[in-house]
Amino acid sequence: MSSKLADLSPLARKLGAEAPLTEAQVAAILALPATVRQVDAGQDIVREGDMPSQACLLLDGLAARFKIAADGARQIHSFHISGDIPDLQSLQLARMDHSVSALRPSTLALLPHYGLKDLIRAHPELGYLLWRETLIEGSIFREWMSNIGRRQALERVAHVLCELAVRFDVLGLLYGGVLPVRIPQVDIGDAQGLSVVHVNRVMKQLKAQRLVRMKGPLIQILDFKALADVGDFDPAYLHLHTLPEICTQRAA
Amino acid sequence: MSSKLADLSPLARKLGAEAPLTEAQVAAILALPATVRQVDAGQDIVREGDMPSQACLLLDGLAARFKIAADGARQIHSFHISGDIPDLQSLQLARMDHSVSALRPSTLALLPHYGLKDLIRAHPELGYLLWRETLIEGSIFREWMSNIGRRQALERVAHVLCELAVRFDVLGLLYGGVLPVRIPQVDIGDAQGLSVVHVNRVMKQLKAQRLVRMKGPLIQILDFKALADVGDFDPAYLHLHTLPEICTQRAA
DNA sequence: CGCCGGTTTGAAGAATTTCAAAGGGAGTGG
DNA sequence: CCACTCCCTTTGAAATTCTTCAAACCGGCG
Repeated sequence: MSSKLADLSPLARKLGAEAPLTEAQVAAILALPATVRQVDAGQDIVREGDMPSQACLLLDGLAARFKIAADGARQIHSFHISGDIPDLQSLQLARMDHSVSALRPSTLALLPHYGLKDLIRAHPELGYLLWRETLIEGSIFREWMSNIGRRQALERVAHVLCELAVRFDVLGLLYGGVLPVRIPQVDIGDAQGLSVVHVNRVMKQLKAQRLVRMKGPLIQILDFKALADVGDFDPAYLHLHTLPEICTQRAA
Repeated sequence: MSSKLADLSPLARKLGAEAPLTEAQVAAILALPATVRQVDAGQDIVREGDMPSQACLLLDGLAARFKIAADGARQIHSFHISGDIPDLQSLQLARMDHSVSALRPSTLALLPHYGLKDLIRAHPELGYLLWRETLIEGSIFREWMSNIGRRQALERVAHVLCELAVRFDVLGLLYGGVLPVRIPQVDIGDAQGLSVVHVNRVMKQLKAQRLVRMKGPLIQILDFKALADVGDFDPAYLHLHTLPEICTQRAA
């Protein structure tokens, strides 16, 4: 399923977060050639080894980048939500060194490379901003490395929940601390180098400590500050211009 | 100790690895304003929280990016050798989200941001190439995440040794499989989320299997292919244009 | 109603850490 | 040139965290 009517405003919003874009810049972004596509949960978007001629902007849903190790274990490198371009690097690195797939049903805008290249040529400043986004991703990778390599399971899970909460809050999608998309515990495990079983036990602890609870299939963060404390979470690595509400408020 | 006579050719070499640079581009790189500085082993180069006005190009030695977790544990995010600019991101992200320090005595060229910015403005193509380098770094971060999160200690250590061997070989600094710089086991551990003790036990195994041995204080790789096999190492993530010798030859 | 994906639980086992201490070896200073 | 010292490496034993295996449970949906 695909169409030509893609609303690329999530991208414009993201690039304009640091400093307002000019009207011409916004117009140029919104006019990018794009194709909308729906994908199911579990469906691959790009695979390791592919040489894509387009990048995918996530409009809605949840996607992840990941790699499968020799023994079949999956390592998720990052979660992606509205406004993210998980495979933007394909613009420069021809061959994909990892895969991207949808963790939940998602909506994508496929952006042909030529359109992005033209955009950058015409508006070098936007090229800078795209570069900047990839640098922030790099910062998140590093933080995850610290998480996985040097923190205990409880801290890791708390940390990643904090990150997701902040990122959703930036988009204005966090109401009452509820992460607005279902995130299976296997995926949290694959992201933090843990088994599902252990993620589950850790979630149990976080629930017992009244830091989080389930709201149907969704996770609700009850006490962000305490959770951030447990998870050694400091949002500096997200390089946000202004911190969202949840970072500044007290327990719910 | 510092001077104005910096030989920036390692940077030109690196940026020209994918496709030859024009003479003008090379000249512009070599003419960048720069200050040379020597640092001792263990000395910090940039600290988390700093807002640098220059980036550091490593000319010689060994440096690492890292972060200290709440309990004091250090996670090394990457190793850096000649030609690398570990804090290039500071050009875009004002506040350092991690630290950089020298693991061994090293020589740096400090490159003021304004010089780099002028360079990019004058030669947008070089800006692209710098962006590309940061993307490759990101790829390495992801691979390390997979390593730390989903591989066992033996595999992790084998993997990181392979990576170092390849990267040194690309620079023409690998003779007979000997990594040309001393790398303390603590640092390998901090890089791969392991204790020194365990790194040591794992090295013992690798030595017993005749995959590596010590050449004085230096590590010598005896059988790259077998080591790569143990470490589930595939150099694709380094995005090299041409693979160095060690990737293609058989056991030493 | 019964299936299905995902969650939860228990028990046993494995990998790795921690603690504590001894053992090199490479470079320095006498 | 030798001895000393400072790092760094190496080793053993006990403790922990997390994984694996196996099975039960749960809630929503066709």
